[in-house]
Formats: sequence, structure tokens, C-alpha cells
Amino acid sequence: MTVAAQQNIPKRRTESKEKRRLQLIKATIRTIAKRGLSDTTTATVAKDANLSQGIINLHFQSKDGLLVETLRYVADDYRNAWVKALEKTGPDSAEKLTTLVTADFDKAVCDRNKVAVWFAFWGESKSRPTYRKICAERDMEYSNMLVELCTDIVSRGPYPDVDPETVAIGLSAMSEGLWLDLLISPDTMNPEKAKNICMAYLASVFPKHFKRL
Amino acid sequence: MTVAAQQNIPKRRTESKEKRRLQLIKATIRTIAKRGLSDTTTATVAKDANLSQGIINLHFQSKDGLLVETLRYVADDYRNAWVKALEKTGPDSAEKLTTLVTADFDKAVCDRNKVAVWFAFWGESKSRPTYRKICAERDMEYSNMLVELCTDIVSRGPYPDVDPETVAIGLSAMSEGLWLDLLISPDTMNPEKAKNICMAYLASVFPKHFKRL
DNA sequence: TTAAAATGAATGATTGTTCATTCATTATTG
DNA sequence: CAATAATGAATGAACAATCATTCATTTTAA
Repeated sequence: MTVAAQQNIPKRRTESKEKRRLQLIKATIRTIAKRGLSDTTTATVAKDANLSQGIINLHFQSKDGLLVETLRYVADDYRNAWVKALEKTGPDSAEKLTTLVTADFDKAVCDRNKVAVWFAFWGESKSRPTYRKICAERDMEYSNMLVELCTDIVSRGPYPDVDPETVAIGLSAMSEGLWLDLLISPDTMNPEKAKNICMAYLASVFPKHFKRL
Repeated sequence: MTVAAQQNIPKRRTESKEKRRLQLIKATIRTIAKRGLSDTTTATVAKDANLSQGIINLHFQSKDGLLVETLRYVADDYRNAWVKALEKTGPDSAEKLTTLVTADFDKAVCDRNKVAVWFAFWGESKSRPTYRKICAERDMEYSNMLVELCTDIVSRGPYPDVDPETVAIGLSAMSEGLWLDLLISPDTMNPEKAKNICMAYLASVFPKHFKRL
């Protein structure tokens, strides 16, 4: 319990713009995960945030503005996660790949709420160029990095027949597909299992650099 | 041109229940692909089908009924595609796997409209148990069959370290992830490329049964 | 002629947005 | 250091637009 709550000091009514925006974005993530994008209304988001009707238009101009900023937030969040994870890793490419796969299935990144938000936006991306662009950029940056790492491994190990881009895009796709399994079959799939499936893939392609199980 | 059109006979205004339902489901697929699920209204679907406002409630009781039936249709359509493809294939498991991968990226199954519909429903699946159930069942049936085929291959070839289930679930996930790439990066990804990525995966895991490129 | 299919105007509920007003906070003044 | 003015964050009732659904009526097929 906070000091303010203990002393019964009334909650601050006004917060900085940035804090309110973040508060609303987080409420949006919860609401989309709980009710789906098509049942997410300005009213339900405001209620989840314990704020008033008009607050969204005040801070984001429109509902669409809020949704776009929410997608950006989730995308940045994902990016930050793997950038930070890479910083703690040595220069070895195989080790880096392991780090990235691990990060993809870390609780902080792939919890069902966030995954639900990803799929909610992917589901609207064909008809919403703005969504598609943000998603495609995220995908592109991640894939490009995977290609670099795979290229490096191929150049070192004895893998004459391996095309780095094929492996990289395949790995990235496998991760996203496993996220879907986590979303729709939470009883059968779990992050640990998903990670192992990706690592087994890497062990098949680069047996000299990754060991099975 | 149909005979009716040639002879200027006015188009049948009333169709059998089954034909109308199918007509509306196909209009729903087009509408979801074009406008997204959250901008798909009974009015837009009816207009796309050149029918009246109330037609959806007449044939499906509710909008939700229409959406569920649309998902079922797409799921059945997917299932029929690989069942038919398998029927034309020999008994060899590796050949069957090739057939399934090919079917997954056949124009008829993975055109962007249908993929958009899949993702639209996946995006709502966390908050809609009915959607999730239909999707999970489709996934389960497909995965189980892949597991059987992989188990057979492992039992024949010299693959002491390969876990069939890991490979099967990984392949299924990779397919779905590549569908996402087709959806959000149609300039970079195409069905042919996607198929090759999956086949390369199989070649890595089962080098005795699948050859690269 | 009858039953079924289809229409489309009407309805009530829900939605995103607006805006006059309230109020906590900060800045300015004497 | 008060007292006061200015600021802008937040509210929530009100509004127009949109939505799914209903149903009296018309059209069609048998």
C-alpha cells in the first residue's frame, strides 16, 4: 500500500501527459486481451483505467490514435526485450541466436495478453496499412538480424548447403506460429516447449553449433 | 455467361437456403479481407452480396452466427484441401509431407483473403471461446497427422535424435508464421518461397528423405 | 393459392466524439 | 510568504452517427 493510500491522501487527479498516455495504453492492452479488438470501445478502456469518457480523445485525439500508439508500444516493447537480451550476450553468433530464441519465449514478452494484442493487430493488418507497416518493420528488422547471425554461422561451420536467409526466415516464422499455439492451445503448448522446438530446429540446421536436448 | 443472362430472363430472386448461406459466407470472407473484422457490419456484408439488410438474421439468426459459420467454412475448406491432396498421393510418408506442405501454400488455400480471415479470427480467439475451439481443433487434427508421418519417417530412417512431435509441431508453426509473412509482407514473401523454406526445414531434419533445393 | 424467401424501413441500443465545466497544480503578484 | 491568477488535466452529460435486429409487407416458386 502506498503512503498516500495509508494516510488517506486523495489520489492525484492530474498526472503528466506521458504517465496518462502509458496508463491508457496499458488499459488498452488488457482490454484487447480480455474482450478482443472488436469489443474494445473507448468506454471499456476508460473504465479499465478508472478514468472518464473523454480522456482518450484528450490524449490521443481519436480511438484510432490510441490503437496505433498501443501497437507501437507493444512493438517497441518487443524490440527492447531482445536488444537488452543481446547486450548481455557474448559475441558468438550461436550464443546470440540462443539468446534471441529464449527472449522470444520469455514470460515478459510472450505472455498471453501481449500475444493476443499482436494477433489482434495482425488480424486487422490487411485492411489497415498503418498497422501493416508497423508490423512489417518489426518483422523486417528482426529477420535481418537473424540473417546476419545465420550468415556468420554458415561462414564458419561446414554447412555448404545451408542458405542463411531461408533458415532465418523459417526460424522467425516458427516463433510466430508457436505464439499462435500459445494463444489458442494454452493447455498443449507452453513457452518452455516452444523454445525447445525452435532450438531443435537450430540443432538440425547447425548440428556443429547446437546440440539436441 | 449463364443461360439466364443470355436470354435476359430475370435472375432468380429466391435461392435455396444452402446457396444463400454460402453466398453470404463468401461475401463475409471478402468483406473481412477488405475492411477487417471490426469494420465488417451486417450492412457491408449484405451490400457485398447484393442482398437486403435483414438477410443475415433470416439465414443465420445473428451476426455472430454468420461469423462462426464463416470460420467453420474456412476451416472445412482448409481441411478438404489437404485431404484431397493426400488422396492423390502414394503411401510414402515423405511424399505425403511434401504434399501437405505444397497444399499449405497452394493458391486455393493461402490466398491473402483467406489468410486475412484466419488471422482475423485468431486475433479474436482469446476472448471468444467458440473461435478458439474451432481453430484449436483444426490445428490439433493437422498436427496429429504430421506427428504420425514424422514418426513413420523416424522409424525408418537413421534419425536417433529426432523427436517426431517436435518436428511436426515446428513445421505446423512454421507454416502459420509464413502465412503471416504473406499477409503483412506480400512484397517480400510469396507462396513459392514459403514452400521452399518449409522444405528446407524438412531436408535439415530428414536429410535421407528430403534433398535441399 | 399457399408457403417460403426476401425486402427495407423502423427501432432501440451502442458507439466515438465534443465541449462546457470543475478542479488540482503551478506561477505570479504584492 | 500568503493571496491570487493562470494553466491545463480531467470530467461526464449530451450528440450525432452507426449498428444489429425486428417485422409488416412484397415477391417468388410450387
